[in-house]
Amino acid sequence: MRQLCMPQGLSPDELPKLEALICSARPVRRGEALYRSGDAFDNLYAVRSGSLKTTMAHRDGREQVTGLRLAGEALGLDGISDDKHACSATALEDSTVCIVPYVALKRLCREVGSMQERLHKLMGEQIVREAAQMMVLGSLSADERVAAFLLDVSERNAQRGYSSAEFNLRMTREDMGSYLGTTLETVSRTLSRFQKRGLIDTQGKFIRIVDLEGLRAV
Amino acid sequence: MRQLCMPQGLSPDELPKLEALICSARPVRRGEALYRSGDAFDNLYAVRSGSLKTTMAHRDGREQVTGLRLAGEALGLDGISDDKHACSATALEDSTVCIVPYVALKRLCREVGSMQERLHKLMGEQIVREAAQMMVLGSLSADERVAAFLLDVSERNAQRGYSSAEFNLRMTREDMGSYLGTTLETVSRTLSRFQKRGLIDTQGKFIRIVDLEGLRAV
DNA sequence: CGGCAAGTTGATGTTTGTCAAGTGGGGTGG
DNA sequence: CCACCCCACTTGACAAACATCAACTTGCCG
Repeated sequence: MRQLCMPQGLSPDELPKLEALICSARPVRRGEALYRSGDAFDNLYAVRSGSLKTTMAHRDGREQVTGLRLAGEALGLDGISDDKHACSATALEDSTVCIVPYVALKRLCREVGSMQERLHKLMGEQIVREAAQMMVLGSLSADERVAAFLLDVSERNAQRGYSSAEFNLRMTREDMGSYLGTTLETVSRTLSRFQKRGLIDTQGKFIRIVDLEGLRAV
Repeated sequence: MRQLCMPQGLSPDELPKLEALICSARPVRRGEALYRSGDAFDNLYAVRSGSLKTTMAHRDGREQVTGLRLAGEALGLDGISDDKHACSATALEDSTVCIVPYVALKRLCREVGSMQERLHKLMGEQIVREAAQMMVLGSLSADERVAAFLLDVSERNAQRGYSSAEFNLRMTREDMGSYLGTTLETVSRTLSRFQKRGLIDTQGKFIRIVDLEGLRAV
């Protein structure tokens, strides 16, 4: 039940309607693109297992990671505005996603108020999350950015019933740097320093938060 | 007609329905807050005249400008996810906004497909715009950020039928710096340098773009 | 188990932030 | 309507944070 796509906040009688909508699941292998910038937009997705990153490219070719999606989170909203995707979505590990056809979802939202509510909140959440990330990029120091990122992932893990204290971050240091508007070296150094200060415990992609309050205070 | 709130892309027979929805307009004076972070979310807004900035505050008090809204643009979507606003909206000059009650709009969206489509696109556009701004903040140099900002405002002016070549930017240098993740001094220096290079012509808040291609090439 | 991508760490350079001083313009009150 | 005052803006000198370049190590994937 926890694993269900686009979950949370639907009353029991509406679940079947949503389930009928989800035609299929799709596996996406590590490094593979679920969709690319410019692709036609037909579906929203929910991460069923694994994790993906979203990236956006500047015209000169520079790419930036604009988001990280963990299991249970929604994906693909960047396609709604223009009928084609503005971002690319790439699997960070072998993953599976549920496919939610957008036209059908729209129809359902017109029939069922709580579905409409749910979709609106989903979009609203992404708007707020991105605004918060703009804050991170615009106002925080490198240390603060890394700390904020770890706390964000930790909290999202907790929300989905996983451990908030330790997790595998499948992004590379370069991905993290890109997402945080800094370089892979700075991320690496910062994590090392956090470890020396006893805030975290890192072993490559595995991260354990040792001193939560300390991290918050960075 | 151009001035109508939440315009563009509605068929003639739907306009009256939307107009019935817009209960009222509201003046907001320069420096006054239309809403503040934490305020209950009841309405969306459309800027009828003037301009506003949206800001978000970190817990330690640091504030960052997260958006600029010009006449014709929508405002308030940051409240949908949590039933209270995540950002504050402050008028940059004496302005007026149209008030669109959200509950009523939701109902209308369930009745009229094109209204639903319009609202979705509005939210989708903001998602994409914010992602693009994350790119700006994360990947571009100070010069590139300022250039990108000027081009963005120019383009938005053009879209709404105003001059893309010259405009009054009612933000202060500090607001611009905050929005661009830099300082007011850097913004000021950059604008001066652009002027010396013959890219723009600035006189305080008035800006004229002299060499569009040059700006794009920064 | 071998090879290569990812990660770590150090030395150095550049961009941008910070502090400071001075100028200018617009709004308010006389 | 004018003048004053304050806030915004400009510009310079200096400092710090972070990027860049480089060499080396680790560990993961095939």
